[in-house]
Amino acid sequence: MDAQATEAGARPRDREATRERILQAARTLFGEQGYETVTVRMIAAAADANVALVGRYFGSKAGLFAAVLQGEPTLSKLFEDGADALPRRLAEYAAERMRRPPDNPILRALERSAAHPEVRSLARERLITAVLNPIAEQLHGPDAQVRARMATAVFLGIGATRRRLGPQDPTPADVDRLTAVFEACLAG
Amino acid sequence: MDAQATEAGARPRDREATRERILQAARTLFGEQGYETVTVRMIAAAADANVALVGRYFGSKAGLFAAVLQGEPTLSKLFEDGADALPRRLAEYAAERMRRPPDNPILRALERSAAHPEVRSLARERLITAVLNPIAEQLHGPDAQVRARMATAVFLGIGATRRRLGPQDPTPADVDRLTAVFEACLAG
DNA sequence: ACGGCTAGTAAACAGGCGTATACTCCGTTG
DNA sequence: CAACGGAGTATACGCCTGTTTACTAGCCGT
Repeated sequence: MDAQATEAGARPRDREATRERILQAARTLFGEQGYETVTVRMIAAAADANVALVGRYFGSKAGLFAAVLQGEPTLSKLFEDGADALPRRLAEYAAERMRRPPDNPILRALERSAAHPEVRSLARERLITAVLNPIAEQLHGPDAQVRARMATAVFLGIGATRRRLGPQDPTPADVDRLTAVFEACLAG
Repeated sequence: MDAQATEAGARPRDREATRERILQAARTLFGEQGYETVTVRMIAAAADANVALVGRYFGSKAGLFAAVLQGEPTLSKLFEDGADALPRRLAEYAAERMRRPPDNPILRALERSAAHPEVRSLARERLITAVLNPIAEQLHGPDAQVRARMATAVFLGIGATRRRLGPQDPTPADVDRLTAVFEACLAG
């Protein structure tokens, strides 16, 4: 009945592998449920590891969250093909976010506001570097920051709505609408 | 040092007045900080009342939250002047939400996702009846629900962004942009 | 084969939470 | 004037949180 007994045999001792299991479990759970809701005990159970190891390997719950954020890739694929079709690419991504949570937990975690100030600043910084700034860099003309911010708002809002009202399958017309929305956001 | 000593003299015993103080304190705190972050002890302290009275008058923390939601007016002013200028009115309201939180705590509370399932459903229902449906009712043509949902998403996103990145003074150009955004959302 | 390093464990800690209970004290009424 | 009902109080309960401590036990170099 102990932590290791869920799998048949005992696991070999492997600091790095255990650390990785915890990190992966945290990735999934934080992404699904946000920072506050998830407890370190839930993470430890999902990782099939002991609670104390979370503290040992990541210092604290917030440290673990930071490690999760740091390990996540950015959305760079959305931005590497130039600014012309950017609204369309954003719209396609956003449409996918109407249907289901991101595979990439970064946005899942960032979607949920973290009340803890420490985590709030982490999430804030990550939102800026991973979403806001990449969009702003694609823009020309004045107010690039403001326009990027509005597009970011739509991103956050789509996720927030899906979480509150449930997923929704976007039609092709919805993608067109979203494209127009992002064009309106980003228009100089 | 007891609860009543913060004001100079003793307060007359008044069930209704105390209930109202608690309700008002909850309104403010829930609006500012969301459901989970606020504790019943914080509310009781702000209302200058005893913790147990929260339970006595509202049954539970969730019951108090429900009472707060129920007492809040809807956004009906936004919708009573017909659908023509609806995008513009929504844009002006959203622009105000870029600058500062709503005076009306209903959206402030709804902006924050409540992890507690009980409160989640309360917030969900309120979002539908107070925002989504009034918008949908103004729309003609197919997909009214979907289009209203997209506008709702922008609403939520604006608030989420302000909370994460701080307030921002919208320029007239921003209001125009937001108008275009809502037009794109609501376009049949 | 056997210490020693260390991954992993179990348990407890301190504190906060929502809630419930037993009580005091005041205003009103018979 | 005495007694009763109820507003308000103080406190404890049980639970759960993140974190830490003391311990066990397996791997590895010698």
